[in-house]
Parts: sequence; structure tokens; C-alpha cells
Amino acid sequence: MSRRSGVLEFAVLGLLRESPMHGYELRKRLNTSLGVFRAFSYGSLYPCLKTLVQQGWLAEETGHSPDDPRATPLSNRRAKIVYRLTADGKERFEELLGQTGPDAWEDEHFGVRFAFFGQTSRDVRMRVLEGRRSRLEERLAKMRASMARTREKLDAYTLELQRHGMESVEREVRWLNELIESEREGRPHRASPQDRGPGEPDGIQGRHRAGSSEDDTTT
Amino acid sequence: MSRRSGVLEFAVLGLLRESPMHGYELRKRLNTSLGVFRAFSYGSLYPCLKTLVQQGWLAEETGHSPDDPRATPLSNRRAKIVYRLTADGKERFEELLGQTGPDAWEDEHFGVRFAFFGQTSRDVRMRVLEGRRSRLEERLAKMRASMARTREKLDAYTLELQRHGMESVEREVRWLNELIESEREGRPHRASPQDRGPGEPDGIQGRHRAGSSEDDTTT
DNA sequence: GTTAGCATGTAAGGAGTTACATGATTTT
DNA sequence: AAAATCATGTAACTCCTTACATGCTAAC
Repeated sequence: MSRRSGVLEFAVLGLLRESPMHGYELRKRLNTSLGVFRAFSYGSLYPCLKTLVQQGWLAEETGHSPDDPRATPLSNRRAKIVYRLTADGKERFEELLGQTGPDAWEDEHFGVRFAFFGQTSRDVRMRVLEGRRSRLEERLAKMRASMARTREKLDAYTLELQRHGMESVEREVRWLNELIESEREGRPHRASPQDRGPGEPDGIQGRHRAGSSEDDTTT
Repeated sequence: MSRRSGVLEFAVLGLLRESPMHGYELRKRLNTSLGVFRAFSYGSLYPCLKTLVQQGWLAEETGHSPDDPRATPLSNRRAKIVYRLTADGKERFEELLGQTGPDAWEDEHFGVRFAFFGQTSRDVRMRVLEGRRSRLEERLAKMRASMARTREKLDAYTLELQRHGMESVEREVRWLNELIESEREGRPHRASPQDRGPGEPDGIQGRHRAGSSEDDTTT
């Protein structure tokens, strides 16, 4: 049992902390606000909500606000279920927010932790950012060692893949450096929306094949 | 049953195509050559090898070459098992290499597909690269739409996270553009050291040897 | 003579997905 | 009145990890 997954549980508690929501909306928020990195399906969300209710961290409220004209006892019409964070749930979320183990900066967790930095205390933010950075630097060291060993033995594509992978990691390290610097000085990082107008600055265009107009809504 | 995972199966067949290996070495290769993106543990590798043998795609060879003095029936000393690709396995791998469905360019698969581009025909390479690019462009469009909708409502950290995520995707698109351009002109991309001449770019069969030492050994 | 790395496995389980099933409400 | 989207859920399955269990071999 226990759909008490790390990431999903954390994100659900965090989103509900801002305001109560029902499942469907929650899932949309998960897959847009935080969803650049992870996407969740109902098949994981609803069971997760259920166990969070069982833990006492969430409370279900079946629609029926006092000003709802359809709130007769008879019309038990599969009401929307609105989930609200309980006091215990708030406590739990704060406990999770404060954790700074490796769990906080591994690939699966870092994104969602960052997304809730607005609720996170500054020293925890620093520890998470620095933890992430040193994790990435370890990884870079390993990659460099491995490339030194295997260079000349790999074909061009494998090499190019490794080169691009390393550059991605290096880029994230630079990003973290900027963020850490900003935190240190107490200013809010970039903050400039840098309006990308309708100009399409990168030569992005060209619909290629595979054009099926499928959008997210992955059942 | 069936550890016939997409990615792992593909990578194992591809690596064994280059030369026979035993499990331990295979796992190291998986986690260095291709391993910038994925890392596999023995707990998935060995069962996978077993099912690939059952499918007839791999053959096991239990050390014991005729000149091995220890090859007595009594000293059944847990020999190294060397896995070799069978003819059927080679066929299977080529079948997988030729596939160009969405499976080829989604996040989980693209990396490993690229890693074996050296064995892949040029038109398949093009389809995979273009498929990947249009997948990423779809994603960008969604992100832009979502940002236009939610701007001003998100706190600085969530915004920064989305900005960085978008930039990462844009960067990968630029990379793909370069690669596609290179493929079109028939030249090998960035060409780090030792590049092959302008001849047929297929059939790059790098000879690698184990020789290596060290490593992460994430059990 | 003990640590470190080589080598092979298994059982249990975690974290999610897909496909299915159903029905309400809004838009076209 | 059809189509889309909103809304809730379950069962079966996938793919992989962790923790365990074992033993060989080289180096210090």
C-alpha cells in the first residue's frame, strides 16, 4: 500500500497549502506549474489523495457550500470533492520543507523542492542549492574521468552525446552559482520576465510530421 | 515475467553487438558510455539478461575455454558468464534500430537511440532527430501558453524554475538543429578528436576493451 | 590477513503508468 | 444533439530499485 510517494505527496501538500482544490484541478496545476519536469496521471493522483486523507493530512469536502442551491441531501450527484489541508497536514508539509538530506537534491526531488522555495526558509534553500551543486560536480568529475579513459575508443555519436550531456550539467551548475550568489546577497534572482514577444527569437517554426494534434490530457 | 524493458533491452543488445561481455562489465558500460542519462542496477540487468537468453537473442558462454585447466566437472566454481549476441538477437536489434515511432524520441528513449546512431541508417537518424525536435517544440508551445496564462500569479521561484526549464528545452532544440543540419550536409557533427573522413559514416565499429578500473559501483 | 573490487544473483516492493469505466457540464 | 472537457476512480501492469545473499581474486 501507500501511494505516499515522495514527490507527489510533497507537491500535493504544497499546492493545497496555497488553496483547497479538487483532484482534477490539482492535476492540472501539477502538470503546468511544476510540470516541466514531472507529469502525473490520475491513476497516481487519486490513490495518493486517498492515503493522504487516511493519514489525516487532508480533509475532503463534498462541494455543498451553503450558498449552493443544489445542496439538497437527495441530489447526491457525484459531487466534486474539494481537498483541504488540515493542521496536521500543514505540519507535515513544514516538516518535509525542512528536510535537507540527499533526497532534497537528487534529480527526482530537486525540481519540486525548488518550486516551493517560496515557502522554504533561507538556510534550507541554501543547503539544498549547495547540495545540488556538489552533487552535480561529483557527476562532472566522473564524466571527465570516464571521457579521459574512453576517448578515441568511442564513435562520434556517443562522444557527441556525452559532450552535450556534460554541457547540460555544466550549465545547471552555472545556474546554481547564480542562484546561490543571489541568495547570499538577499536579492531575488532574475525576476525579469524578459518578455518574449510574438517575434519568435529562435528560428523556431516548421511543423514537421507527427503532427497529430494531441495535447496532454493523458487520461 | 518479462524484464523486456524498452531501454535496457535495447542498450544490452546494442552493447553486446559490439563485443561479447559478462554482466558486470556490461553494467559498467551502461552506466558510463550511455549512463549520463540512465543508470541501471544489477537487480534489473541480470533478470533482463535472463529473459533475453530465453528469447534466443543472447547465448551464454560459461568461461571454460578448452585450454582452461580448471574446467573439471568438479570445480564448478561459479564461472563468469559471457553473453554473446545470437543471429536472432542481431536481427532483433536491427528491427529495434529501424523503429521510428514516438517511442524513439520520448525522453526515456531518445538518449539511448542516439547513442547507437553509429549503427543506425541515415534516414532513420533524420526521422528520430526531427521527431524529437518537433516533440520539444510542442512542449515549448505549451510552456509559453502556460506562462502567458499564469504570469504575475506565480512567485519568483516558480517563475525562475519555468524559465530555466524553457531555456533547457530551447537549448536542446538548437542542438538538434545543428545535428540535423550536419546530417543533411553529410558531415559528422562537431567532430571532436579523430574524425572519420567524408566517407560513408555508417559502420563505425569502435573496438573497445575493458581495461578500465574504478567506478561508482552503486550496488 | 583484510579490505576493495570483481562477479552473480533473488525477493520484495516502490512509484508510477495505461487502459478501462463512468458520469456531469459546457461549448459548438 | 454531438463533441469536448470536466470530474472521479480502479485493476493490472511496468520498469526499476533496495536490500540481501554469496563467493572469488587482487592488492595493501
